[in-house]
Amino acid sequence: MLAAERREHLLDLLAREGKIVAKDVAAELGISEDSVRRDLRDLASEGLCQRVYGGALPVSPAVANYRARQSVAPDGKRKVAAVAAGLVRPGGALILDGGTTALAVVHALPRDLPCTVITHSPTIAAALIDHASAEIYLLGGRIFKHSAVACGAAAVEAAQNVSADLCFLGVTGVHPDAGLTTGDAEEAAMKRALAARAADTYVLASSEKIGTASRFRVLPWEEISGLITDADPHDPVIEELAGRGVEVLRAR
Amino acid sequence: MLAAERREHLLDLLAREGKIVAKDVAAELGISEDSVRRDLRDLASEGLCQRVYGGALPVSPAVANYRARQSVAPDGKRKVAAVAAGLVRPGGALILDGGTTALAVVHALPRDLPCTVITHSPTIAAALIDHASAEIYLLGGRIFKHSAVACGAAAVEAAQNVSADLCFLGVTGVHPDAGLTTGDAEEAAMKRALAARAADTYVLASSEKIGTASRFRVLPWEEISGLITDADPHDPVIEELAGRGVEVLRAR
DNA sequence: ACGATACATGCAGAAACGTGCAAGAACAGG
DNA sequence: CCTGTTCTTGCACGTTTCTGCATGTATCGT
Repeated sequence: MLAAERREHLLDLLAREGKIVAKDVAAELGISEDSVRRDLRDLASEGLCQRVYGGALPVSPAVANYRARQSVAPDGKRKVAAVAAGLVRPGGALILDGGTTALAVVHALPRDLPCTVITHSPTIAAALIDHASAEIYLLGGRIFKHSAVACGAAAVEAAQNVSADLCFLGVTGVHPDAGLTTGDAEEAAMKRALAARAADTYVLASSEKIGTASRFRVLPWEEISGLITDADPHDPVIEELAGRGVEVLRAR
Repeated sequence: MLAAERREHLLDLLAREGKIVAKDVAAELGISEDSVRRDLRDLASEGLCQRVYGGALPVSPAVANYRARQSVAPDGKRKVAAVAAGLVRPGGALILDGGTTALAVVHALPRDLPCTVITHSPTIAAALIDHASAEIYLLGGRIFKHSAVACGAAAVEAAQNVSADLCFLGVTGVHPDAGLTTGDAEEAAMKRALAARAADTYVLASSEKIGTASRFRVLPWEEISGLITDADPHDPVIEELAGRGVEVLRAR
């Protein structure tokens, strides 16, 4: 069994059973407890699990997904969100993806801006309740825990019934060759469905996403109107994208 | 059972039931009371619970941190929610209305209960993200700011595609003659649509709702399976309801 | 005031842990 | 193909942590 394979197994186990007992796993896989402990130590140092006496527990979703992800680059996300919010015209309709960057866009929107926001994220919808003059339209469906948004057939179908001027998409990878990518196939399909319903689609990508790629392609470059990022315009990846005709809006 | 897991369990128990009896927990988990006491002592030293003779109580709301804040729902609502949560069977499907009482039900649900929750409230959906083994299905539509839930034609239509074992409805008025009432016509229609999709519908009404009526009728008494309330069973309104054949589940 | 119960403390055995070390596998360079 | 290096893995050893029990004390209800 490969080491990487073993780590996958541990994470899978953690997700399915909610805990890992080092002793049990060692017996199950026929390896020493020392190796399991080493793996768990590594995973914990990457913030992928919480090490406890006897094994490991998942990082608490509330704290990990929200706090940790938010502290990755709060400043970058805020800047990107501010530029995005500036593109929204009074009375316009906006499709908003899920994720912390999209949440930052909500916070960046003027509280009294009259507009329609369409989203498949309950978190985004809940955050918008405070915006008195924003009309909110929620796309329903099965909620994918990983990113806390509605995905799947029902959600895609619901998206077919709406149209908007703008769509803001978050992605996990922005790469010249791989294009826009994300870590889940269902999510990728949902993002495509959303983008297809808006006249203009902008991708929100704070600098740490630039130059990276995830497993599933969301869209090719031709299908988006622009990229909003706080990355240095002289970054080689950004320059290559600009060379390919992608409009880059710089957040600063 | 991992030591850290045990601590999680204690905090969960504290949030759900509002108290911990060391002896009971020791018996339930099959460990010595000494260990439970040690855990409670540690939790208390971190400000996560308040140690009392015989067990522990949640920290007072004023100094409650994130975790304990989940238990600050008014006492009546928490009691009602606890009874409601007890009706949910593992593997069952539940339709959950919006509102603070429904939110209390989410907090009262064991974190590891496998079940399907269908809701039209983005707030409820967001709160359920932490429940690892709960499948969440979100009903989309236009969000009504007043109560922060999806209502209207699209939401009602989305509701037609689901079925569940149970439905928990919140209302603003419970009156022997007026029946179950709420303040908005669209909301009332939505609640009817939800109730129609479940085998059993229970109404959640903390005591301050008893005997009051709002403008719009939700359902007549005949169409609900029961009423869950913390009101005194000798309350004349409750007695009259019982006389009319309404099953009253008392929360205490 | 008194018995019952809960508690803190100390202790001992067991389990888990970290570290250093050596054997073996994987790999790069010659 | 050989060799040196690096990485992984399991084992041994000393240390830390956990847990239940025993003991004496504090607290509660009657």
